[in-house]
Amino acid sequence: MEDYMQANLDAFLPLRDLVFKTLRQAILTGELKPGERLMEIHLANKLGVSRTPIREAIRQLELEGLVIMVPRKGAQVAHITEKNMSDVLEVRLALDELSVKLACERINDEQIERLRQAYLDFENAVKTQDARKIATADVCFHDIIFEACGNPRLSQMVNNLAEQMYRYRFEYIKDPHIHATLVMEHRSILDAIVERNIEKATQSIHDHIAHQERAIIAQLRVENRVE
Amino acid sequence: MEDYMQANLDAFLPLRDLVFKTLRQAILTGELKPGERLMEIHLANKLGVSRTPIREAIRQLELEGLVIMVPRKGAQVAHITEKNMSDVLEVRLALDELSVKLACERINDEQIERLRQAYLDFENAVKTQDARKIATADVCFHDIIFEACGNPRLSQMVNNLAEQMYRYRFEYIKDPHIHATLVMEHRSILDAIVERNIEKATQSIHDHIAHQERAIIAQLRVENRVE
DNA sequence: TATTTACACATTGTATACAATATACCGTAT
DNA sequence: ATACGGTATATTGTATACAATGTGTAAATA
Repeated sequence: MEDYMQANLDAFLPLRDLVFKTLRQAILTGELKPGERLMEIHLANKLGVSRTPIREAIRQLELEGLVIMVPRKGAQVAHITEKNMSDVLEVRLALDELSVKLACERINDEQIERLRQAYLDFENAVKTQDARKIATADVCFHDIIFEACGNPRLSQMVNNLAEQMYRYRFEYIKDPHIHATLVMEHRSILDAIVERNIEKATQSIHDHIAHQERAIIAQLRVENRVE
Repeated sequence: MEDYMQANLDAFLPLRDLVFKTLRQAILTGELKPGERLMEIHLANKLGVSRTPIREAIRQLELEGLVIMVPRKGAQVAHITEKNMSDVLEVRLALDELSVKLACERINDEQIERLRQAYLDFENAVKTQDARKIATADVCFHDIIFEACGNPRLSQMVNNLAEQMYRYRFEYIKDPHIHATLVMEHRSILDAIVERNIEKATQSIHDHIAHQERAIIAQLRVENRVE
C-alpha cells in the first residue's frame, strides 16, 4: 500500500489495477495454481483492500481468460488444457505472422537499430544462462517488432495470448540445449525484417513459434500428469 | 428486471452480465454515442440496479475496447477513429482467413449442410430487403464457419472484433446496390469450404472483408465529418 | 447403520455509505 | 473588466453492510 500512495503523486492508479496486476502475476508464475479458488474476503485481507477492487480485478482476469467464473461459487484459476493451449497457439501463430509481415513493411531506421541492439542483448542474455534475463530479453525483442508493426490493437492481442503461456515458456527457456536454436531463430527474424523479406520473416517466426509450441505442449503434459 | 427474475429460475445470471449486454448493445447501436460519459448513478437509476453491477459491467466493456477510462473521471464511449478501425480490420482479416482455412480442414457433413442452409437463408433475407434480417442471416452464416473451425478462442476473438464495426456494417447492409455482391461473396465462400479449397476460401473471405472495409471506412468518414 | 433433513456457516451477489477529487460557478481583488 | 481563488456540487474510488444461496455437518429416523 505504501508504494501505491507514493506512486499516487505522479499518476493516480486505482487499486483495482494494482490488484489485477498482482493477481495476474500470481497466476502466470504459478503461485496461484489452476483450479484454485479466488476467495474475495481472503484476497482482500491478504492485499489489505476491500472486496470491491478485488471483484473488479477478477472481472478483468475473467475477460483475459485467466480465471473462470462459476455462478454463486466465484472465480477459480482457469485450467489450461492441451486443447486450450493449442487453440491459443493457433491464433497466436497467425497474429505473429501478421505482425512480422507488417513490421517488414513499416519498420523505420531507428526501430531497426533498436531491434539489432535487442538481438545483441538477447545473445548476451543467453550467454549468462540466466533464464529470467533470457526471458526479459526475448520479450524486449518481440516488443520492438510489435511496435514496428504500427498496430497497437494487434500488439495488445498478441501480448495477451503470449501471456497465457508464460509459465510454460519459462520452463522451455531454462533448458540450455535450445539456447543456440533460439539465438539462430532470432537472428533469422532480425535479418528477414531488415531485408524487408516478408516470405522469410513469416517463415522464421512460424518456425520460432512452432518450436515453442512443441515444448510448451510437452511441458503441459508433464504437469497435467503430475496433478 | 422482471425478465431477469423470470430467467433466474432456470439459470442464474448476475446483474452485471445483463448490464454488460445492455450497455454493449446501446453502444453498438449508437444509442450511446462516442465520447458520451457513462455515469454510474445515472445508469444505475435508469436500469434499476445499484452502482456495483454497473461498475463491473464497465470493467468488462473497458477490456473489450468499447469504453475508455479516464482516471477520476469515469468511463466514456470510445471514439472510433479511422486508424483505430483499420487496425481492427487488419487483425480481423488475418483471423477470418485463419478461420476459413481451419473450417476447410475440419468442417463435418452436418455443418456443411447447415452452412448450405444458412446461405439459402441469407439469399432469402436479401430478397426481403430488410436490413435487420440480412444482418442476422449474415451473422448466422459466419457463426457456422466459426463453429466449424473448432477453435472457440478464435471464434470469440473474431466475434469481438466484428462487434466493433456492427454499427457501420449496418449502414453498409442497408445499401441495396451491394446486395448482389454480398450474396455472390457468400456463395463463393460456401463453395470453397465445401470443396475444402483453402486457397479459394481465403481469397473469398479476403475479398468479402476488403469490400466491407472500404464501405465502413467511408461511412466513418461521413460520420466524423458530421460531428 | 444408513439415509435424509434441518440448521449453521461460508461465500458470492447486491446495495449503500463514506472518502477523495475534479469541475464549475461565483465573488473579490487588482 | 479580467484573473485568480475559494467553495459547493457532482462523480468516481473504496469500504462495509445486507441478502441470497450453496455446502457441510450433525442429529433423528427408518
